[in-house]
Amino acid sequence: MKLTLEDIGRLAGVSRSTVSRVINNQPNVHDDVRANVLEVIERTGYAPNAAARSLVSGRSGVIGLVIPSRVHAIFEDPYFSRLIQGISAASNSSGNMLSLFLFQSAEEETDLYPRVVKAGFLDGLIVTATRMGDPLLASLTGSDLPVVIVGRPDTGGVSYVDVDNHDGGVKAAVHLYELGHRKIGLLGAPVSTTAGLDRLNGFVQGLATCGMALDPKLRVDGDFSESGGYEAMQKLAKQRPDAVFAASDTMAFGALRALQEHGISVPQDMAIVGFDGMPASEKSIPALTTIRQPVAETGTRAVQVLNDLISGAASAPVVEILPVELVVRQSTDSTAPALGGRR
Amino acid sequence: MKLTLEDIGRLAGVSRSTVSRVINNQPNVHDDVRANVLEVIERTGYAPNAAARSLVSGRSGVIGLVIPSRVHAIFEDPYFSRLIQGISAASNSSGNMLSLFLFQSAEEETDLYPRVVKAGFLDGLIVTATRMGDPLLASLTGSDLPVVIVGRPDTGGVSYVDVDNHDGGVKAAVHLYELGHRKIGLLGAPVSTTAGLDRLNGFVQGLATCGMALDPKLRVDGDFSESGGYEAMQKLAKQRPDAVFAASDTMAFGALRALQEHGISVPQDMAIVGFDGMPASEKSIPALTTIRQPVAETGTRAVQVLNDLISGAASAPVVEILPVELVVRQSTDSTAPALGGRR
DNA sequence: AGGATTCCCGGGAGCGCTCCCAGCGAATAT
DNA sequence: ATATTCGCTGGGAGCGCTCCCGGGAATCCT
Repeated sequence: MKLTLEDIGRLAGVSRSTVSRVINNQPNVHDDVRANVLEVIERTGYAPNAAARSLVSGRSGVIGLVIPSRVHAIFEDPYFSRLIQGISAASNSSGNMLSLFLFQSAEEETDLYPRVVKAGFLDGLIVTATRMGDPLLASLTGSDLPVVIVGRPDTGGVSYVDVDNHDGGVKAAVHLYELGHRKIGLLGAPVSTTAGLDRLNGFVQGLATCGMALDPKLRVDGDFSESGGYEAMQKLAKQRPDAVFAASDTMAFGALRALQEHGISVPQDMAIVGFDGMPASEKSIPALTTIRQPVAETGTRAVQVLNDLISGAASAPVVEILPVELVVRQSTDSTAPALGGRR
Repeated sequence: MKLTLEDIGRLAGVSRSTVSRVINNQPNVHDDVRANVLEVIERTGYAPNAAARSLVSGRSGVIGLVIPSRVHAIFEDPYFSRLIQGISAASNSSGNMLSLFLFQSAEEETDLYPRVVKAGFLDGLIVTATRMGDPLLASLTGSDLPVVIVGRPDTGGVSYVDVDNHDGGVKAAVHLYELGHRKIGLLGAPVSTTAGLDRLNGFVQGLATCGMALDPKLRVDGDFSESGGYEAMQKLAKQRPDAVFAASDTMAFGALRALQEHGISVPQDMAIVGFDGMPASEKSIPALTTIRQPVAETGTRAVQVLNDLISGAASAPVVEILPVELVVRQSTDSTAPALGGRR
């Protein structure tokens, strides 16, 4: 019961070629004939064979999404959920299929290139969460496969889509300064990630434009996790800053937990700004002021850029930086009723 | 710079066919020749073209994972993260590629069948989180594509892998009974899901074996979410049960929050058993007694069953039920120091 | 009116692979 | 000694599709 172009042609009284033209929406087919062929296709439920099509066209209609090994602990991070949803939605609507590559080990990772890429299985690749000096990235950029990185990579020459982490840092610093805070601390993200680095640099620059500098004693770095934020704030709290920029919402939640245990009220005793704009940030107590990044849109844009690269509409390194937005909530609103701190 | 079998053959001084035999590990190739061919392949970095291979063999080496539209709100549920990881790991190690289908709308869903399945793009399909009476499921079982459902579907004749939700309900009931509780309530999962139904039925049966019945007034259903658990417990708390089985950890967390607000201590005033065994369940305060289900293993088994179905090693409806396990922690340990309740 | 153009349509070629069969030399059986 | 088998190898056929080219009919031009 496997239908081919030839079968459809026979049923419609035309040739293989004409059916092909109809399917691919090509011109030079008489309207009556086109309608008839379409009717037969509809009636028989015919769908062209993907392998045959891909063999001759050189296109598979599949894009890959790579999430490297080390991310597994973080995989429950809502960030990835939203990112995957954005990417999935965009590839669905652009007629692509999405192949997911989660790697448990470095071997699986080095396996990717020959088994998948060289086999011509993919039209393009989106890579997330690259480390600094990621070897996968190097092997990928050497090939002629279109690749888009989500997040700024530490090497040039490759296309990427990122949010404006630097500007987010600036915005956080300026916001805290404008609220009157002068002893402003940083609960940093790992500087082994470009996101962590950019947020740090932006924050420092933001302070600088306000005529301030970041006191090294007021900076403790975490690892993006809730417990990392908790532990970092344990140390930071001793210095008693009157405001802190936590470079991720999740770390901010950990920080809030630590502050609660210390009996330090937010925002009365200390103002907190997070980064991410996670849904949970508006439900925390107090609701978290944060730098919202458009995660799903980042995924969407990555797919669009990749499609441009594949179709040849764009070439070589395309860079796209999406804006972030300051969302002010209770955690930096000192006029708010005292909801924070001990409950 | 695209290499073909013929190229490799020329370089190795043999024919296309011999190279093919070497690549596919077939017999009847002289050892010297085999070694030589292998050397050429290694040196040139040749990888056989996936499309051509799939065209003639009828196999794509790709399995699909479908997550229907309605799940999006729940997608951040750690359950799906762990499931996806299990499925991904198993398909990686079985030499398959994984294609992810997240649907935002019903249209995308109905689109799946023609565009992907009939195109022969997939060797098999894993479907999660089916609803009762899911139309997708019906259209899929009608085809000859191997399909495995994760979670018990409401129709027969289809292969599935599930955890023993029923036994989990029994274990929860018996555990609470054995601790001496006699006014035992249920914070149920939606009975529009087979998981919710099975947990309910198991719970009722577990009580029955202890000579008890579930008082309808002591049963309130939630929707798997934290806030659903919170609201359900608001109602349930008025009846003052001395023990409650929450049919998911997430709901149990919501319930704990509600109880905390009411000043009801866990486990002193009320014992709580959850269901899932999420990582967060050991970090909650108090640590949650729960029915642990092997989520990643469920995914792994689904892939294995699917591969058996694809290879023909198994046929038609294969059913696999994985055991669950009671994990006792503070939330049902009345001898524990009073950590629960108001902090 | 006759030739050039345009619009449709059909069939050959070939994408890179696997499968099948024929051939060939060497080893074994009769 | 010839007949039979077996291990190994090469090449033809064909998977279902797209692309290209050529032919026939309808339309256009001067």
